[in-house]
Amino acid sequence: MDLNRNDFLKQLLSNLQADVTIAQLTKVSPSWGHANYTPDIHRLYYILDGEGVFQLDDTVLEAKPGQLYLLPAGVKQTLSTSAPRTLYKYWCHFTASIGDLNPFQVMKLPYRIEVSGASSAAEAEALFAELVRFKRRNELAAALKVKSILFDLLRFYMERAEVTEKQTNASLTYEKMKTAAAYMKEHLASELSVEELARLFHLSPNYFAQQFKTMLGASPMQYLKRIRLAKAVELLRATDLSVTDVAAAVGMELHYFSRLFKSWQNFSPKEYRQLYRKRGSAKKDADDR
DNA sequence: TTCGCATGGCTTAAACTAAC
DNA sequence: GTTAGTTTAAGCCATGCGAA
Repeated sequence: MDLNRNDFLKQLLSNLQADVTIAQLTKVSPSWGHANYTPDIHRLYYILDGEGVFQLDDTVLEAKPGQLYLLPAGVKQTLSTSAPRTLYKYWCHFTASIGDLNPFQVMKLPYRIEVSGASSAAEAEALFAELVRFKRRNELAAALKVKSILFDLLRFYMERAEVTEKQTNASLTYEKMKTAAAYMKEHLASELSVEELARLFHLSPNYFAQQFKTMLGASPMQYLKRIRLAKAVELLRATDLSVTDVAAAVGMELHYFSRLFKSWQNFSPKEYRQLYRKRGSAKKDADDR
């Protein structure tokens, strides 16, 4: 019944909202630094040259070229550069949230990764260079590009870091939410209510619904509807069950299912199946030829 | 004519949000 | 966490359409 940890983190990440507030390439002055500073914004630093010392909570790190730092908001930081070899770095400030949550309070990521290998270094540098370039531009589309580069940088970081769940109060609550999500998947055909789910996890219905939405980006009933429709699509594609039986298999009344399906896909369940099969046989004909 | 399916209107119970 | 007001989802019924 337990949802795979990796799957759950992926689900959380799909609800990640993030945006860059500033991005630059800078050689800092010898006096640069912050002492016992707790920022309310996340930062990425990619060190190209120079040296420095970064302290995050109780962790002291020597900053050197080829290192990529993720400095999360809400963590006490003391940063300094080592004159005369002051830091030359790409950097950006960004916001990130999953509902009301700070994603770096849920995921445990190292504060630093070593960008080893020429191709990785080139990729990191190219991403930052693009980020700086597009951040300066005024076109509407540039804002989307900036966002996409930030996601790319986070992807780059995560691919090279070991990501685990952090055991915080927030994660204890989402342990419950993830179990609830798994329970819903297993009981699609049953009548499920928020009240019943909340009772299973010893929470009040409203509090449960709030927390569920924070963790998964959708209310319990929206989430249930989503997984029911996904299952229905699977059954329409893979089986010859009647639309009535498909509706029953995902715990819905036929007329409601039919209406909901059409508002979601713009096709009725029957039309959807016909189109899917038509497309499938057309592809097969093309392959045979 | 029957069956399977789709859709619209109305009602009500359940869920959500904001304020505390 | 709780409460109160608001919004939305879901159920019910009637009806229409196309295929067999």
